[in-house]
Formats: sequence, C-alpha cells, structure tokens
Amino acid sequence: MSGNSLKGLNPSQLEAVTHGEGPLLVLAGPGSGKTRVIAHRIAYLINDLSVPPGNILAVTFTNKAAAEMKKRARDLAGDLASGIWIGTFHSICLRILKIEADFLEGHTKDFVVYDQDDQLGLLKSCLKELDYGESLFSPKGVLSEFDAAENREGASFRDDFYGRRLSELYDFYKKELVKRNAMTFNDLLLLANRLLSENQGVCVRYQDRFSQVLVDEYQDTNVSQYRFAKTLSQRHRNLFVVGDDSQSIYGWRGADINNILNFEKDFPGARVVKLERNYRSTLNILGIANSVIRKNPGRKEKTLWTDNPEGERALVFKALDNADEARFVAERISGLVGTEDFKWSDVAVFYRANFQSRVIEEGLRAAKIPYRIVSGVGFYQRAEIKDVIAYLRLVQNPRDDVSFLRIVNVPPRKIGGVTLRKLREASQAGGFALFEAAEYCQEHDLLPAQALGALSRFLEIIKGLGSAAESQPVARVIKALLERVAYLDYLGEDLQRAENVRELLSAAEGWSEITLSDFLDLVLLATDEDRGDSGEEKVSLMTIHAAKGLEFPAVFVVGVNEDLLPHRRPAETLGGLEEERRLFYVAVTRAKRLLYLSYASLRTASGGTYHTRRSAFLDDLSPEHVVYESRKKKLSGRDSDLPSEEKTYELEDVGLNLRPGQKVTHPTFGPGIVKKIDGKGDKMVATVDFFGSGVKKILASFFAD
DNA sequence: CTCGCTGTTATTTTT
DNA sequence: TAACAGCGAG
Ligand SMILES: Nc1ncnc2c1ncn2[C@@H]1O[C@H](COP(=O)(O)OP(=O)(O)OP(=O)(O)O)[C@@H](O)[C@H]1O
Repeated sequence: MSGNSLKGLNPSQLEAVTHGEGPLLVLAGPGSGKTRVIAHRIAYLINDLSVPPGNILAVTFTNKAAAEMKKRARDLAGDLASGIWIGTFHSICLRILKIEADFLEGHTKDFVVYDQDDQLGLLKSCLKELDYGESLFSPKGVLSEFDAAENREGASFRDDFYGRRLSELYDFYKKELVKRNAMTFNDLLLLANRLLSENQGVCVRYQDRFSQVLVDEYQDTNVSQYRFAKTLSQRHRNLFVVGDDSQSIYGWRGADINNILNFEKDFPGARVVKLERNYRSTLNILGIANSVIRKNPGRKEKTLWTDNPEGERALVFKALDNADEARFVAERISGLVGTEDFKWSDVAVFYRANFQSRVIEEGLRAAKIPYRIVSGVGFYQRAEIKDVIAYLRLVQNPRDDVSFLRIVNVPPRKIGGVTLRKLREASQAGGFALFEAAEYCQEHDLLPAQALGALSRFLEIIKGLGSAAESQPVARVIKALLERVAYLDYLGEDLQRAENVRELLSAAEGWSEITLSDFLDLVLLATDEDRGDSGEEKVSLMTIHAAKGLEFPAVFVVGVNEDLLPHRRPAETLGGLEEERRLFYVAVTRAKRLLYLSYASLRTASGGTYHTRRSAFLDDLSPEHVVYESRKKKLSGRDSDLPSEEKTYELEDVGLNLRPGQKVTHPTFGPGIVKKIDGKGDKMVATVDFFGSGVKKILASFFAD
C-alpha cells in the first residue's frame, strides 16, 4: 500500500510526508507541491502507519479545497478516507458545535448560522432599537468593526466615545443573536474555542481523538483558528501545517501572517521542511512572479527553481476600455482553443473585484465562449434562494427573527410596516421572538382583523411545514412550501430565478435522507462547485482570492490598473499595499504555461467614464519576460450634425485626447471646457461647457484629431 | 398596503 | 449604470 502514498514525491516532499512525531511546517513557494504533500501525508498515515481515519483532522481554506482534498485522499487511500474529518475551520467547528450543542450556553442544537446579509438585517434592527443614527453607524462599517474586534484577542474596542458606543452596540447585538438562536461565522470559531477551554471533558475528548492535525494554507489563519488548531493538537503534538507567507492575502479578515512566521517559536522542536522545486509554471512565469514579490520586505526568502521549459513571454495588453479588454480576452481564448490544444477548462480569468466579471461575461457571451463563475455572488446568496431558505430556517428555528422579517411578506400578503411595528413592540415587551409575538397577538386579538387574518394564514403555513418536516424529506417540504405560497407565481416571468429555485429543489432531492437541520448546514457551506457543473468544459471566471490554491494552463488577469490592483482602499492602509502585491503574486503563480495581463485606459463606472493608469506592479516586470501590445482602434465618427460625411480617425487612446477639464474648440460654439465624458468608442459623448453658448453634448470623435 | 416614481449613491477581497 | 431608499398616489 505504501507504494501509493509515497509515489510521485521528490526527496523533500518525502521527508515531510514520512515525518514522525511532533510539529512540522512545510514552508514553500507556489507550485512546489504543498497541497500534494498534505494529501500524501494523509494517505501515508492511513496506509502505512494505520492511523484510524477518524483520528485525522485536515483543515483546508475553502470548502472547494476540502472537496478536492477528500477526492485526492480517496484516490490514495480508498474508502477508508471517508472517515477523515476534512473541512474548513468553520465547517469543522460547526460540526463540533452541533454534536456538543447540549453543552452550549444560550444556543440549542437547532441554531442557525447568519451570513453577512442576515447579520446586516439583525444589526439594522439593533441600531433602530437602540436609536443609533445610521449616519455615524453605517451597518456595514459597524459589522466590519465587529469583525476586526473579534479578530483581536478579547473583542475590545477603543476607549473613546465611538468605541464605547460600539462596545454597547456589540454586547446588545450579541445578545440578540443568542436570543434568536443564531450565530455568525466568527461565532463558530469563538464558541468552539470557548467550549474547548471551558469544558474540560469535551476538550479532552477531541484532543485525544485527533492524533493528527493537518492545516493547509496556514499563512491565512487568524487568532481563533490558530488557537483552535493549537488546542486540538496539544495532546498528541502532531500538528502538520503547510503554507507560504508570500501568499497571505486575507489579512483584511484578521489572518495573521505571524502565525506562520513564528511557528518554530510557538511549537518548540518543530521541524521545518522547505520545498524548492516548482512543478507548475514555466521559467518565464516564475521570473515574473519573482520580480513581483521581490519588492516586498520582510518575507521569508525561498528559493524556487524548475525544470520546466522557459515558455512564452507573458503578454501585457493595454485595452481602450473594459469592453475592449473583454473583447481581447474573448479573442485570445477563442484563439487558444481553436488553434492550440487548449480546452475551455484550461483557461481562467481572474479579477480583483466581483463587479468586474460583468463586462467579461458579456464579452465571452458575445463570442459564444462557455464560462462559469466560481464562487462570486454565490448561488445560495441569490434573493430567491435566500427566501426559500428563510422559510426553512423559520420552520426549524422559530426564534429566527431575521428570517421571519425576510419572508413574512414575501410573496406580498398584506403584512406591512404598521403590523410589524406592533409585533416588534409586543416581542420587546414580552421578550418573545417575532414569531411568538405573532402567535400571542393572534390569541389575544391584539390587531385589526385584516392584519390578523393575514398573519394567521402566514403562521399556519409555517406550522404546516413544521409538521411536514417531521415526517417528510426536505425536498417534499420545499415542494409543499413552493405550492403553498405560490412562490413560482410570485417570481412571474423571471425564468432564470424560477430555474434557480427548481435547482435548489433538485439539490434537495439529491440528498434524500437528510434532515432539515443538516440540509441548512450544507447549504450554508455549499459552493457552486457542489452544483455539479464543475466538470464541464467551461472557462473559469473568479476573483484572485477565489483562485488561491488552483492552477490553470492559461491565465488572464484583467483590470491590472492602478486603484484596482492594487486596490485603492487597502493600499492606503498599513501593510495593505504589500498584501495587494501578494495578491498579484498569487494571481500570476496560478499559470502553468500562458499568462496574460491586461488593463484598460478608460473605465466606465457609475455613469461616467474615467481615466485609469496601468498598475504600478507592471513596472516591476523585467522586459525579458513580457511582450507589450495595445489596441489601435479605428473610430468612425458619424456625427448627425455633419450628415453624409464619414470620417475615420486613427486613435490609439481616445482618453488621452479628451478628458474632463480639458479645453476644446468647436467651429460653431467656440472655446469651452470638457465637463464629462459618456459612452465609449465611437459613441463617446463629451459634455462641454462653452464660454459663449452654454453646455452642449458633442460627439467626442468630433474633437479627435 | 402596494406599486411606481424619483433622486441619490455607491463598487474589495469571504468563511 | 443599477440598485435602493424614500415618498406620494391609489
Ligand atoms: N513530485 C512531484 N512530481 C510531479 N508533479 C508534482 C510533484 N509535486 C507537485 N507536483 C505538481 O505541481 C503542481 C502544484 O502542486 P500543489 O498544488 O500541491 O502546489 P502548492 O505548493 O500547494 O501550490 P500553491 O502554494 O500555489 O497552492 C500540481 O500540479 C502537482 O501535481
């Protein structure tokens, strides 16, 4: 059996995989086989050391990575592998908390987990209740303050006016969560840690159980995750972590790069293994990666070499605007798949922010290129899916006020603001959840007849579903729900959304024997990968963050513009620019053979068109690794003011020739100042304030010479 | 209570 | 642009 677990490894990898007892860190650059080492280590433990799979805990960064790891483990160790605990920190904690729910203070085993949307909803009602002005306390801002606080040990706030109010708000908010039998993603870790530290019995049970703890992407762990891993591995001292400090890109979420930098100090006697051979990328791509990351101070220096061929130079492309950039991407992809031996699935397009996918999608659609968005605004975040989930949650946990508010009037059933205000008053007065308050009002006839009728019908629906859920599979419950509230009718002719709901239903049918509670957990952690289209022949679109740990033969990084990559916001914060650079580093090191970096000189956003500069990161690339290209666009200016006269202008960069604030002269209107640029290409329109004749809109190509 | 209109405002990354 | 909050009419 050992043949399997040790095959296909180089000497350093072998050293790590066959490591004996005690903590070990694999510190190595991209594409050096760190993830492969973890998979083989798991197989080695099972096949060669006969470690029972149930005693192995393997933590990955995303659920997608967990699924991949499970698959790899199964390939190497067979069916035994299914007993391993593999998952993200969050899903492992969730699993433990559900099992040990009896030991929790405040939560019962039916607790639900709130995602950001739900949290915002709850926070908004807290702000209202405490009468905090939303101007000073924007819900989003407050939530990220909370996050930041929880990522500091002790969840404390600054000791000034704002900090004190935040602290008050935080305590209130946390109590409200517990009241609703709900917790946040962060709570999963915080409460798991609390359970382990306060309940010796439980703690010892898990410490005994997990004789082997493995953590992938260790550079992106935060305090709680660090504590969790440390606690669980304390007894057997077998903590096996892999990572690369140069790929730490989640500092904004509390990840602490010092966890990996201080590993040897934290775990005395730790062994450190370095992997220096890169199996993934061409020499050229490694050269680029190196010139990018070289600029960051304070890294752990790592050698990286490869036997791979030099490969082609990366193409740096300057597009006219983002639509043009999308066109470029589409053209190149078509070329790769048409003339070289690339499949659609060999190609990936990365961007800094989700909103950038839109233009790219349009470009790919126009070129009939099949694509798939990996994560992004996930399937399970869509409004129609969340509606259905909210019904189910309320069925499981009637204390869930956020879900109650979400669907109490969806589809519209004449329960509006007035009724809700009364319900809220009743719930506050009596310490009830809204659902209970509704029941109370119903019993005591506390509302106008019309509202009461509507409310009663709603309560009936939820209760009916509740009893259905006791005896019937989830899919049946969903079906009953959809019929009962005529949800598909409510969606009307929006076919896509109706289709999404049907997809959720068929997902539920796939898990036939599942309980409602387990279904909700799965949905919470599910990724788009679970929807079964991952194997299909499609180009992958994703954010750079989502690309971590993946690899593709051909990689396009779009929007390599200043203020976008590096993004302006983090670049202004301490250490933010370094993290942005690591992000760019992660992006380029995903590529195996071909790398395309593109940027647009004009960006259309929020109604206007703005100039953008190329990213400073591009300046760091050595000329011998890259080729530069830019679009020379022919603009045909057909101005209705000048009928039948077709002019063609050769323009390399329209934007440079015309921008707000610039002085222009028009034969009829005389001199003026450009106020605003709208549209693009030959439809670009300049709004010009003429000194004599006032503000006029002029086709931009008119000035283009 | 619902619907539709207008004006404002915003785009970082995710478990 | 587009998503959304706020407002007034039915
Ligand atoms: N010993 C080896 N022989 C052949 N190929 C290998 C070997 N080790 C790793 N590889 C290949 O190298 C590629 C990168 O491996 P892997 O994803 O494990 O690297 P990694 O260090 O986790 O990368 P990253 O840090 O970028 O996520 C994979 O395609 C893997 O199959």
